This record gives sequence, structure tokens and C-alpha cells, in this order.
Amino acid sequence: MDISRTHLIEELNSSMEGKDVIFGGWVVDLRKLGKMAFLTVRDVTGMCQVIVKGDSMSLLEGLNRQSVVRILGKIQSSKAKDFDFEVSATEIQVLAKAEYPLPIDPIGRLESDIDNRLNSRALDMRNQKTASIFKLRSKVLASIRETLIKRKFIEINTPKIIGSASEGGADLFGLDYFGQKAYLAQSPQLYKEQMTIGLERVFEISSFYRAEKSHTGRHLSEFTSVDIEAAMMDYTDVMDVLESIVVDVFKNTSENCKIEQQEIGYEIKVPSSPFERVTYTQALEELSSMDIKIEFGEDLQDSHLRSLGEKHPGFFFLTDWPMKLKPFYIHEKDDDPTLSRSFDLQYGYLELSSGGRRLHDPEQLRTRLKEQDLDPTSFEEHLKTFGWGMPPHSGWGMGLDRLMTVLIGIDNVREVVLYPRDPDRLKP
RNA sequence: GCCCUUGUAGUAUAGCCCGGUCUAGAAUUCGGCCCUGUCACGGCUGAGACGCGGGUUCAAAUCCCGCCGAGGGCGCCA
Repeated sequence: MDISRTHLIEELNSSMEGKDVIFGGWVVDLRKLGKMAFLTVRDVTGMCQVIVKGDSMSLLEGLNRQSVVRILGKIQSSKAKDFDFEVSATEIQVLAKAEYPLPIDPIGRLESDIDNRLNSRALDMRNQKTASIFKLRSKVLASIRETLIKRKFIEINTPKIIGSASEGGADLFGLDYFGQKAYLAQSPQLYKEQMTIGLERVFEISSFYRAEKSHTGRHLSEFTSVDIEAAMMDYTDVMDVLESIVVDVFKNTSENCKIEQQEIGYEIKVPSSPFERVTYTQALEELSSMDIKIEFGEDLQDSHLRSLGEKHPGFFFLTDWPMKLKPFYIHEKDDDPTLSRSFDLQYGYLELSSGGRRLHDPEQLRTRLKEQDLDPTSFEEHLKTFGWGMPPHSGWGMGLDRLMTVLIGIDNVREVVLYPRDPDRLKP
């Protein structure tokens, strides 16, 4: 079976009139009009109209929508509304037949519900709206890498199978590792900090796992996190890095992904920068003026963040959280040790990222572990690295899936994840 | 863990509140016939559905209960 093609569809154009071409793709639409027929064929680069006439009508035998075809034909001018040229077919080969009925309608005229689409996710990629989301996601990843590499960050890969779950916080998935108890990593936190010893500025983009039975549009059991850690940077420095990453993502996609925005039906708007910075203490005052009383040191619940989000509908940093709300590795402020050098990046009520300056002194770390009822001996593998010349460092982790929902203005992370994992969905 | 909503052809829906008019309607998809410029092609025609189990009733898609599935919210979330 010859599957070669001379052109991608986007490489075809009206100046090639009279030229013989071979291309391939899947049949989007098929319209028979007596002794002539039109079909539209799509590959990943675009869509093209194919015309079949007279004696050639037999070429259409056995042809149906969504089947993969190889078209041999000649470019000619077209009277079509949406195409300024078309291909007059001399041969149509069906390389793979699509069965009927298909579980969803990939043309997207009738939008299938999310459950059906996730159950048939591969086919959903023929829906141009869905495909555009993942083309954008690819662009976003490229943009983030570009921004970070320009700033001397080195991409790393830390283990996802880890041996210790003693860090507290979110529940972890446990698994059997040749007879030992192991866990799926919920964050690269400790490893990325260690890497600042020799690589100084590192980042990782990877899946992490949390065994929380959350049923919301913003939580998944498996999610993609963008993490950075940088030596000799304070928390405000890594906030600047984060801000430029976000702005670059919006700029790059807004300017270079016009077709995708059109398919999705959403115009990406570049946020103005610098992002507003609100301290935790200011946030309490703002909430107080809305008659929401919160004691210093209390965590902000979702409902509080929703109220704050109404006052700050776009991107803003929530900074200087109380130490007691932060994990053991967070560094306190010099002028007020009850406050931390920490921040969250919010988009309205939605938390996109959180980070801060880390402790780099091993003795301080040991003290903090004990204060938080954690056992320093179970962190010895980590703590020993702090005796080897650990530079002062800061970093953050950002939920990529959440950023994607903000970018395209939707409210469910399942739309931007190929095969989402939540407490009720393990397949496909 | 708690709460709310919801299951009708392949898809997406009307009907349900207020039981009978439902032999379950329209769209799209699919089959057949007609059609040489369609572009959501058109015309004629045909096929295809009430999640499962129980109950109430003369009568259940419609009301009640259980199960199963789905969607969403709260909480959880170094």
C-alpha cells in the first residue's frame, strides 16, 4: 500500500493550477449531486475540497465520512465559497474505513457531552475545536520552555516514584515497589530544590499525582505542573519570572494561533502587567470591608477567594502569607517572622501557582520540621544535601491545566487534558 | 465524606412539572431513489430511542422506591 503524499493540504494553493498532487487525510463531508460530488478532506494542516465528476463517480464507491483516504488529482480553480482552488480527483484510495455509527459526531455540528467525548477522546481530536485546544496547549508548552531557557533555566526530570510519603499534606497514591511501599510523587519540591546546588536554575514540566477525592472543575488526580527553582533569587524575583511566562504565553498564542482561537470561538487577550500584588494582610482587610471576618492566620477558603476574585478579576499575586499556613521549607520575612516570603498567583478566585523563598539553612529546616510535627529523620536524604553548600533559592509550581482553562476561557480542566484522571474516571 | 441536578435513536434534543392525545415529535446521522457547482446542498422515501429492577394506577417516558451511569457544587487539596 502506497501511503506517500506529495503535499500537505496547507501546501496546496491556487497558483498550482494544472499540477498533479497526492495528499491524504480523512473525509469530513461528502455531498453527492447526481453525476458529480464534492468531498472535503482534512489533514492536520487544513481542509481541501475534492471534486468528482461524470465517469469518475465510481471512485466514490465504498467511501464514507471520517474514513482515511489518499487522493490523487489535479489542482483546478474552484467556484466554492470557502476555497479558491480544488482538486479534481483521478483516484481515491480508502486507506482505513471508519465504522458506522461512530460514538460522537466529530464534525462538531452537534456538540457531544464531555463524557461521550472523553470516552472517545481520539475521535474527539477530529473535532477542530478540541484539536485547537491541544494545538494551543503545545504552543503554551513551547512558549514556557522558550521563556525559561532564555533566562538560563535548565529542564530536568525528577522521579515520579518516590519512597517517602512523610511530607504531610495531600494524600498520595501508594504502590508496591518490589515489596517496598512507594508513592506517586505529588510534587518535585525536594528534588528541584536539591538541583539548585549545581544547576542553579532548573525547571520541570511533568505529571504529578494527588489522591484527593475532589469533584470540581479544577482538580484532577493526575495533573501537569510547571515547576521552577532558582538559586540566588528571592521570591519577588521568581514572581517576575512567573509573570513574564504568563504574559509570554498569552502574547505568543494570541498572535500566532489565530485559527485555533477562531475554532474555539474565543479571543485570547494579553493581560496587562505588572500584575497587582496584594498581601495576605491587605486581603483580610478587603474581606473585612465586605463583612467577611477572618482571623490572622486562618486560611482563605474557596468562598473567600471567590469574594476576593470579584474585586480582582484578572491575574494578581497574593503575597506574604502567615508562616503557619505554609509548608516547612518556606522562608520567613526578616521584618516579621510570623509572615513568609511566599505568594500565590491567582486568576480571580482560581489559584494558578504558589511559591516562595525556601529555607536553605539545614538547622532552620530541622527546627521547622519539628514545629510542624514532621520527623526530621525521615527527611535525612533531603537534609544532607543542605550541608553541601545549598544556595539561597526560591521557586514555584504552577498548574498548567488551570492556566489552559484561563487562557481559553473555560471552567473545566477536563477540556484541556487529553485523558483526564479523576476519582470517577480511570479509563480510557 | 456531604449536597444538588440529570439519564429519551449513533449524536444532540422535544415531551415529564399537570399520567391517557405518544402508534414518542422535530434536527442531524445512516439506507434507497432523483439531482452537473455543492459549500449545514436540496427533494422524495425508509430505518433507528424512553438506563435497569420494583411499586402506585384502569392506564407510566411522565408519579414513588432501589440500583447503575452521568454532570455540577461544597469539603479535602505541603
